[in-house]
Amino acid sequence: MSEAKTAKSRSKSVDVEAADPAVSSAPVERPRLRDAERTSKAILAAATKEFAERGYGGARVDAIAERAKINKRMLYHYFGGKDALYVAVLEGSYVAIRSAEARLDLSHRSPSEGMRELVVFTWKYFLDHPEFLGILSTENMQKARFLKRSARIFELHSPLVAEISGLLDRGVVAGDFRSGCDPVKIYMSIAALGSFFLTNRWTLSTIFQRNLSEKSEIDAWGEHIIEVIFAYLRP
Amino acid sequence: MSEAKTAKSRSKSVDVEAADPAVSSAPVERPRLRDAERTSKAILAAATKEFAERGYGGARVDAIAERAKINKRMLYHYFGGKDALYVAVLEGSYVAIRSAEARLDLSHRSPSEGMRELVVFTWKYFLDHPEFLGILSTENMQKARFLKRSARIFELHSPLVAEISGLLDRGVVAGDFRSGCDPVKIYMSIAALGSFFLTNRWTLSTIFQRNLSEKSEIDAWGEHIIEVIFAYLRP
DNA sequence: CAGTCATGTAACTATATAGTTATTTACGGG
DNA sequence: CCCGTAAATAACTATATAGTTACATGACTG
Repeated sequence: MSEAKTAKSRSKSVDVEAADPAVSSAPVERPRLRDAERTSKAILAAATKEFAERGYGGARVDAIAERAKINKRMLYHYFGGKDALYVAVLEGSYVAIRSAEARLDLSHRSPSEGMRELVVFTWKYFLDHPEFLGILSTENMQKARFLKRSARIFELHSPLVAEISGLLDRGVVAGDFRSGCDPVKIYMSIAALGSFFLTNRWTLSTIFQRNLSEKSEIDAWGEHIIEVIFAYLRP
Repeated sequence: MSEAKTAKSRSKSVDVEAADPAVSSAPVERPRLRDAERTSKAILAAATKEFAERGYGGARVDAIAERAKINKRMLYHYFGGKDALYVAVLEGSYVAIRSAEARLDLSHRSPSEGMRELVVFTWKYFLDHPEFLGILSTENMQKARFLKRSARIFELHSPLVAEISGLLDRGVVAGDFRSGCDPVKIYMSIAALGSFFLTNRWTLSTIFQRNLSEKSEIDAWGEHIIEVIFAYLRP
């Protein structure tokens, strides 16, 4: 009923407007009303934030639609539903960090420089992409039940392990690193030190009464990670 | 509600049980039907699990009531609401770990032994109390907004820092540790390595195709933490 | 230049969810 | 032994929330 009214009044106003542009404007790059890519990207970005901040269960579909400034129906149109959207966010997050990492090219540096580069990159990436850590956090809270669905996740990570492995081998030959280190353990240690500080800094700041979000504290912790990793690798 | 059936069978079984202790035992700890302490403890335990597993936003009050096998009304009676219950869970979690820690008495050991003891304790505590890490995770996702409300949290932690500080000083004097280490950084490193492995093992297992929940992997990581910390402390 | 379909909107539905109200029941002091 | 009260229950309410339906429209293609 109310729709009939709306429809009518709308088609009327359109008739009126139809005359307008013909008179007033040229075909300039007006922001396109209908843009599938823009819309779906906006949804994904908004969903990433919402899921990272509130977790899977705490995230609200309506809140995502509002953040993206799109109609909720579009979210279902492009992604199917909350679950599928979450999976898209999850995969997108891993693809993003692994792509950035792949641009590092550690093999053209000395082992020590390469390792430092990897640590610094990881630390900076975590720092600049808080939503990545948030997504990991909520995904792990659910024991990775959604990540397991994703087939192409493993192949995304083998290059990383190979890269670190090469770095370690070269470091042993050069006498910079001790032998027998597990590349996965090394990566996990780097990630652990970086991730824990950033994700837990809110409770840590409270319990130790020390503002860990200050730049000086953040910089100091970045240095600390390097020291710890190099101490561990020292022959 | 579907609980009607349960309730009926419950009051029956309690009637039966009520006779039992009278015959068998002194007027001690028979399972009282109306037991404020038991009920509120059951609620707190159930809430801890629910919040740890699903996060603050994902936790459901009805689910907590069901887990605790109590009527939802009791939850409001004892705790006031979801928020207040969550705060109780949060405080309880910190009190529990700090109390256990306080029983360590590190000062009667050699610095190296004391440090090893602290690392092993922390690792084991995290391992045995997964809900603690879950609570921290969801609390940090909310930037510690509830923890900040808790006044008595800081004083709970200063003894820990003092204890580590003493350990480090003695270690420097004994020539076991290098000087200039920050006790808070040391503790955070221990916690980081332990916490990250356990909370993130689900996604890590998936991306590295390696079952990190296996005992051998868990034990190996425990050893790894010790190695990393001692490498860092080495003069 | 008309028809078609991807893009978009508003309003709706069924269920879930936090919190309440009205009421009953067991415990223990007098 | 009985009565006031704390402990417990069931049934309810208002709102939030995931997901849908019905319809509109702009842009592109044949």
